Amino acid sequence: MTPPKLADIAKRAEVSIAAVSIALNNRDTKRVSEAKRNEIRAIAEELNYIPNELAKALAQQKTRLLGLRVPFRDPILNHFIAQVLSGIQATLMRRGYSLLLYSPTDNPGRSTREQILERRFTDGLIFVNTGSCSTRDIAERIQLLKAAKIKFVMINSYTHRSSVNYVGVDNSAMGEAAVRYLVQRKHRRIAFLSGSGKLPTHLHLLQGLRRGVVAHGLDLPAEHIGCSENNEETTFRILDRWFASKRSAPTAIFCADDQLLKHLYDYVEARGKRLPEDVAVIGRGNAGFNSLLRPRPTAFHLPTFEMGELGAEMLIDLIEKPEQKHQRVLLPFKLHAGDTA
Amino acid sequence: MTPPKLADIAKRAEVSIAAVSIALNNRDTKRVSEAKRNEIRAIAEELNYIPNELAKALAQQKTRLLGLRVPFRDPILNHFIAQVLSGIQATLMRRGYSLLLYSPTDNPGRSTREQILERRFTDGLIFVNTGSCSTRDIAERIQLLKAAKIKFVMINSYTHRSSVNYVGVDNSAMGEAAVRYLVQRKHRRIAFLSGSGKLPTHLHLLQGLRRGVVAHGLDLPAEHIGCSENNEETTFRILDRWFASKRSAPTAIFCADDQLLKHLYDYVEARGKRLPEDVAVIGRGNAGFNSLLRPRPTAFHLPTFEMGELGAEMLIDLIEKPEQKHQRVLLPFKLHAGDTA
DNA sequence: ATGAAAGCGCTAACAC
DNA sequence: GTGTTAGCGCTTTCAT
Repeated sequence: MTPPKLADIAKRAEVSIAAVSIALNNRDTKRVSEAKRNEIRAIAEELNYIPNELAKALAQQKTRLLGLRVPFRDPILNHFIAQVLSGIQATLMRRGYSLLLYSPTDNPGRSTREQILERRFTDGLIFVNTGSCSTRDIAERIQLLKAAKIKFVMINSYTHRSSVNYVGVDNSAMGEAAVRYLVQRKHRRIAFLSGSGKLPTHLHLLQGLRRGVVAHGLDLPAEHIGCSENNEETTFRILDRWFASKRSAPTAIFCADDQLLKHLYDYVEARGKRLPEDVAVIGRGNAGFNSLLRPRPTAFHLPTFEMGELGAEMLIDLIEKPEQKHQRVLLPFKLHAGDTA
Repeated sequence: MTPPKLADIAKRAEVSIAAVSIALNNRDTKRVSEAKRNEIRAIAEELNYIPNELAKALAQQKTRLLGLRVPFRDPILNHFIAQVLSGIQATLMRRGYSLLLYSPTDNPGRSTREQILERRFTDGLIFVNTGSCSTRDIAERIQLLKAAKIKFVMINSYTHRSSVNYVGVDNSAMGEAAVRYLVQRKHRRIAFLSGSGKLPTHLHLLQGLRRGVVAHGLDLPAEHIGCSENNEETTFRILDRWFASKRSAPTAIFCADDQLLKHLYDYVEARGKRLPEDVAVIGRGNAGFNSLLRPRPTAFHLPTFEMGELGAEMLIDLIEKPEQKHQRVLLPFKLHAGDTA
């Protein structure tokens, strides 16, 4: 008993397959007389007909599927991605699309080119750039996508200025704002705790921090820029180094993401330090995550959900509207005062 | 310039389309001579050929796509789902599948039947049951799936005993273990803070708790069973009621999930109580989540990742192995001692 | 070893 | 209004 198809309905209704297709797909059409339409619908209902989306997609050359390529790394699906994903999903539900998830297979058998292969299933691709995507990787990927004429949008952290759809936050402005906030509170030795130095995000934040300190006649010495590679042990080592000398120790730390913030909290707890008495901290990340920590972090909340929502929206526009042009959107961010700075 | 297809390669190589298909899909085949094989592969490479998965799927009647139906509710994609999703993805990567995400559209236009419609894109479906799926909903859904002969697996919280693939934890045993642990620590008035009373999980936990208290000659009065509907305000009201009378207030609370645990922590903070001095707490949920809270919760860590991994594995077996039979697996759980009980 | 041809289930252009 | 026909791009017998 294979599932019923258009032909089955057509036979029962004694009409052509085309008539059935039309009757089923168009609410009010003049192509098929009302009587037949009703009969066809009744039969379809009775047979429990469900259209084969695959065949439909092949014929129409579109699937209403969007692909999301996410790095499933260490905390595998982290807060950040989960939030973005939720935003994407919200848009997709509104606009009648579904989401196909890929993860990069580190499997050497599959070349980069083949990783994009799966796009044959999708009308477009969404990339969420996180810790594991260097500026270089991203540039390469864009090359490939453009060559293959694949529609895509990038969410978070992208540096190049070519014509790609992009949505993120102005990390540079954020870095600057962080310094401003801290300087106002009399901090003069500010350190930057980051994941990897290769990330676009890192670069932008750093750029902003530099602009900020310079504007206030301070500096950001190289030894106060720490890249932990998202490794707790490394983070501890960096912090120990910073606090080794009472004289040069930072009085405030700007922490690039949630994962690091957690490590920082663990460090503080382990070393018996207090926030913000011993060192002030400004975080950057997810609101939900931050709400769990005590003392409550003073932090920039990233508009993750909105990034997903808007990114998906942009991609769908690009797909559906032939002459839609590329957009680059930087969403606003806000500093939420907590108890750590 | 439409993307190259088999026909393009066939023309260039002066062979039939069938030959190209065979040459490209089978590493070492005798169906096509080695010379031709190499030539075909070279041309494919040169043309940057990428197979159209859609056409392939239509012809083979299989997509290597699995559908995941997740309730995108309040904390939209919550910790729990995110973890399960990671586990699923781990298996899929290993076995060469991809994941299609649906969310239930509350859109009245789409009937329940149509929500399953999209299965025409997938070889099977995974359901993760959380707060929004009542026992009743689940039973209905199973009916539909069976009628449509759709392969599926259910992850977490399912009560019925029919032949469905299922992976979860033994919530009943967990409830009992919670009581045992608390009684050992001299607690005699134990309360149960839960989300919704309609959930299979709730029922199983309650069942275990009841068995536990009875075994120790205690009881679990109705007024010490609180269903907060995952609403912070309701949670506060429940807790206020419990603590209104010094005499009857619970000395320990078993908290059914992370979300609630967070509310409980907020309550304790708001009312100036201390954990575990004023009340002991045992949680149940995600390890990562728990690690953020202070004091560290004593809690059962759910094997979320493993549930996803195993669930996906079971589904794929069901799809690929014709005579695979149904399985119902309950994963082991462990109580991690923290500072709250 | 190789190719022709018949699908897979549906859509859409065209003819009547 | 309704049916016919030609795809969509690939796989898979079945002849040769």
